[in-house]
Amino acid sequence: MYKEILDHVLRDIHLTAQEQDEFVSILSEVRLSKKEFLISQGQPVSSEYYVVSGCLMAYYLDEKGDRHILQFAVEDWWISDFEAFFSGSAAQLYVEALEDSVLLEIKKDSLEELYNRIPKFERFFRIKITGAFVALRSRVLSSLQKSGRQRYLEFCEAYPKIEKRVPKSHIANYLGLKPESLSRIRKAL
Amino acid sequence: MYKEILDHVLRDIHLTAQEQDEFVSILSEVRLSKKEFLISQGQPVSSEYYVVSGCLMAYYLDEKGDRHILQFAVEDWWISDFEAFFSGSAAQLYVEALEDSVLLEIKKDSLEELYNRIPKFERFFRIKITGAFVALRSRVLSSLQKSGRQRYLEFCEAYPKIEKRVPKSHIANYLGLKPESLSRIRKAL
DNA sequence: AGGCCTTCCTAACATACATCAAGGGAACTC
DNA sequence: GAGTTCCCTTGATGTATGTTAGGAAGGCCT
Repeated sequence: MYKEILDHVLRDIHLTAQEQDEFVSILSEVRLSKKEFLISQGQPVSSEYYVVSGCLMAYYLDEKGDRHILQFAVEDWWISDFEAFFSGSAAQLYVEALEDSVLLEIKKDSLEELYNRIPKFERFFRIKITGAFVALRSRVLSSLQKSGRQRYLEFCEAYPKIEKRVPKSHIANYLGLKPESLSRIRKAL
Repeated sequence: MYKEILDHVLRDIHLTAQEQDEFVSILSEVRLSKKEFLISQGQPVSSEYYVVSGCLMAYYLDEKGDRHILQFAVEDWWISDFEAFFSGSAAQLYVEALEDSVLLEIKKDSLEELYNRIPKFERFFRIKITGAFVALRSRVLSSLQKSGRQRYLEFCEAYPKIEKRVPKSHIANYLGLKPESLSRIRKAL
């Protein structure tokens, strides 16, 4: 159960066996069926989640009811409404399971305590945040300056697993395209 | 000289007079003339900068030599190549003065020491990072899902000062438009 | 003052993507 | 097993933005 997340953490920081136990002790398992919601707009967000298995998406619903997908998450990814999680505000996003999924939950309070007891984890999560920041920055660049075709090709290269698992219509949405346009782009290769 | 930045910090955290002195003591002044570079691609980035007066932009030059503006900064903003600053890698961006500018520099080492001596500053900079993260997230949404016209109107609303000070061609670039298109959009109001 | 360069605008034409409408096949449901 | 839904595709047409070309006003430098 905990092997995946420990490997994941150990890729960035070193932990003794005891520290590993302490980390694992603050995790709790969450199971979701396809179409279930992990987070809904307006709710408080007190946890972030590591994906052990399955697939989820985070999206925003605008005033017109249109959906805008911000993130997919598969095995070995983190997901939450990070803005709400960090700032303590209510969720602006929905996080919904695209497949039956198993997650590991870390509550904000436990995380703060963990930071105090094992400061290495501050470093770990700072690395994660920096990575997210960089990914967002490059997504801004590509969304502003590149064609749908280029964005799709980059997406396939960056997230080949996701491209195969998630409906094309969701990928089109993530890329800022209509499903018809993505279909035509794919047809023209 | 230090009044602006102290007001800026005190908006988010409370500091005693002594803590204020300690903070100010790690700052150093940097003056730039129009068209001078604060940061160039490939350089190490060991500082972040608070803008006391003037105006700057951060941009990326791609393989073709095309410029992609990521950020403007005027009075009371922070600027750097944050990715390089956080991760310790070489700069990927250029930061260039659009006007004669006065900045306050914080070196990374001094900042780490400051965190140790006055932990409140961790909170302050975490608030700043969260804000930057959120701003990037909403920029991804608007760049993927909104028309050039809408993006321009939102820009004018969010940054009225910048819209007046910076050449339209730079604003077009920031918005992912050609100058001709922005001109058309402005004409049609 | 003269010349140059920057900034902003205009116009004609080209293109990428959106929109609207429709249909077919695969997967799920009862 | 039939009906229903989801997902992908296709075609006709519309629109926003890119491309190319040029021109005019204002600021800056010598």
